[in-house]
Amino acid sequence: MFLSTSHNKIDLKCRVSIPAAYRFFLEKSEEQLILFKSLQFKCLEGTSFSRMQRYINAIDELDAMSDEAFVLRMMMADSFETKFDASGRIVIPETLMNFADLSNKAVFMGVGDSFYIWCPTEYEKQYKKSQKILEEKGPPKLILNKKTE
Amino acid sequence: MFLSTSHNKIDLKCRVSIPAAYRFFLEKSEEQLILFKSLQFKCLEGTSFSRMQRYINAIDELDAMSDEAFVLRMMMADSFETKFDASGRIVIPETLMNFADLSNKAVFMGVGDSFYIWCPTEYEKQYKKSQKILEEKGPPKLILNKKTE
DNA sequence: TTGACTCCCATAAATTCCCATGATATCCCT
DNA sequence: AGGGATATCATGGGAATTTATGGGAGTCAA
Repeated sequence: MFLSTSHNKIDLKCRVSIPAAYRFFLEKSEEQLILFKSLQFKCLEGTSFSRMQRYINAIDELDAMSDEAFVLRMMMADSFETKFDASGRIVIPETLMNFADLSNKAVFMGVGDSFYIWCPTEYEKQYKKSQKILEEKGPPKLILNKKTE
Repeated sequence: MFLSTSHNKIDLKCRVSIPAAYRFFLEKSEEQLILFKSLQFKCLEGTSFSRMQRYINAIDELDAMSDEAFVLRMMMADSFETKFDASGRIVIPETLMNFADLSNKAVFMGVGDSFYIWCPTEYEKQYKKSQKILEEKGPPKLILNKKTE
């Protein structure tokens, strides 16, 4: 799965190294990498082809005329299938660069089944927000009521 | 299970020996070790891969926009999958070193399903705190055989 | 021919692997 | 039960490999 956070550089050709650990995860599961605009945040989301397919299937289960279906289809349209070069880099398409306000630095944030790509300032903002929530509300109940194995 | 406490050294490359007993437990259950920032204390938490996977699955069951999901995703992002070297050491990532204020000594504290890694001064502080609570409130009541479920 | 994209090679820094050692614990034999 | 031999653990350091990154040559299309 995708875990950990790392800060990588984006060069003039819009190339970034995908963290090696993410690459291994994709290679091991023989998956293509899909990049798309996050529906919740001002960042990009990367995930495996098969997980993306699940999103697509989910659309079919919605009312075809609904707003949700409309939004999801738009999301699909802005999705890109990407390939690594020999040294494990991908090229971020221009529309996605603009959407996430990326320029020369990218923060990769692994969240399990997918990962996010942030511009550093936006990432900082989100990180601080999570710290604040943690301070005010305490750890999620889920964590405290751990089920033992 | 992770039990007992031990004090180990962190070298200049941020390597620490994982107590042999902890290692055996992980090897026996063929588990990868995951390290992450504790949500409750200024320390690191180590746990098995499959346990971490349960948190990830739990996220999908929450409202994706909720504060809980948000905090849990940040926890993922602050988690690292680690490997032992030939002599049973792991490398503590820099962000985690900083978070727990670690430098050249680590206190390992087994707490069952997971273990904590403290910097010695913080550990002392928490230990004394627990002693004080024990003195004031007496031993906590434990119910070993819960009837529910 | 110009721009965009891909493939290829180069390199510094970070990370991993490998071997060595002292200290402690464990075994085993008498 | 003593005491030496043997294994295991925690630790140190250097060599070898990977990672992340930069830049250039080749390719294709308009």
